[in-house]
Amino acid sequence: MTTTDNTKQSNRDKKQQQLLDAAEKLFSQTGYDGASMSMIAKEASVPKANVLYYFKNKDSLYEAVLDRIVAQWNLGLENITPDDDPAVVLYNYIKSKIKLAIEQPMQSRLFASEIIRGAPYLQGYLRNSARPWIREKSALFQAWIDAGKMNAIDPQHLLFAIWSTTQYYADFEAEVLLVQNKLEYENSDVEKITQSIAQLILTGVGLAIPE
Amino acid sequence: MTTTDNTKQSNRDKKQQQLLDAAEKLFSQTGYDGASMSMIAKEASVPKANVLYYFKNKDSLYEAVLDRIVAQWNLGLENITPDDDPAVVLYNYIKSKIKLAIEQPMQSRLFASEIIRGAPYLQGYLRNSARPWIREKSALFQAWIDAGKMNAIDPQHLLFAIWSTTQYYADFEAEVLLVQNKLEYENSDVEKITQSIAQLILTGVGLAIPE
DNA sequence: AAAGTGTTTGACCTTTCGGTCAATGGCGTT
DNA sequence: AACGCCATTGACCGAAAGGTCAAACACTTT
Repeated sequence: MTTTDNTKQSNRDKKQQQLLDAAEKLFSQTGYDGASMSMIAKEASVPKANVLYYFKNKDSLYEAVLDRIVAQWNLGLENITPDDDPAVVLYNYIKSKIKLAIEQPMQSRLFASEIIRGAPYLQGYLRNSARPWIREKSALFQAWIDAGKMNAIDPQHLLFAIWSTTQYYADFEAEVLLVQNKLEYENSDVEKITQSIAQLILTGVGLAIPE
Repeated sequence: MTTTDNTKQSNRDKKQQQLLDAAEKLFSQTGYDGASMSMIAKEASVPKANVLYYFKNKDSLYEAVLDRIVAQWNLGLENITPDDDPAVVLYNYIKSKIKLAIEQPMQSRLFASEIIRGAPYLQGYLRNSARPWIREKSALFQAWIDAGKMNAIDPQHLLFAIWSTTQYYADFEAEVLLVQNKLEYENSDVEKITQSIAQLILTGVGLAIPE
């Protein structure tokens, strides 16, 4: 088409992204029911009716926020084969998860709220994306175990353990910071957390922390 | 006092507990904002005005629910000394936490929702109860480490790891069950989860799973 | 029987919710 | 200048929210 069409399209996209930003922030702070359309509009500095022009109702806005998170949230561990070194792979995975949890806690918290509520909007994602992914990576872990590269453990529970320990620092940030009497995480915290978790998980399956 | 007074008091208490049961269920399902007073009243099979006779407003009802959870939720690890065997202590602790997560998931989920929202009602508890408890237990762990009874690790992160891995099966029950294509946990799951987590944590700090 | 005390409840209040709609505005095309 | 098309927005709607209140009720105590 013409250039004007493209500009219009990108303007529309840009505005939609801004609305999604505001919605993501508020949904993650107070949950689906706690965040009102007028609060979201206020956060985005537009009238409420304008939000409803871009998203036909609250449900579809919430769904769009979740869809964006899930799309960005590449589950990781791509292009890994049984020939790779499990210690290196798991260490890097844990490291990236911790980094994500501390730098993008809102996504993790919104995801958690949604699952706690019984995942009404994420059933499709869990069934069609997460489940096959988990099955695939479980097979990878099992191959490592069968090859004697790491100790036997249920691969699914190993994945759950990695997710839970890393996401904890996003979802329970308020608790962790309050207990440690801090206002926010420091760079040194990221390092310390990574080391502690990597030690537990890796040593836990008989691997040494790489390098 | 007289017997009638005690009966009245216990009637009042009993009714209050029933209302707290209903409130706990709904708050844990849909969060503070998602659960309405009329839904809670309906769940308890009483008119809404009756709920507000026992709890002066929604806030105080929510607070009472949290207070009851926190009171029941003994943090565990009581009466442990540096002379005890860390492997036995940690194993039993993990085992009891898993049991609790699977048998009483609502409490864990409500607690999690509250922390995700920034713990507006639990700041006092975290500051005055959880923090001293964590400091005390951290010292205990450190004593074990100093005595060469277990590998060096940051005791606080060890505690966070135990909490996160165990509570995950309550808070993310919907995800775990959906991924495993189950409707509910079975007895064998409790055993398997306990073994997997105990293996990671205990081996992770250089301990063997007891007996 | 009357008075007193705590409990129950329907009716009602204000505010806010999600959502609709018609009027207005901006802007390129003819 | 007139048209068409999407974007913007204030006014408005019914429903549901949290909360109040006074009348009725149950049950002792006198």
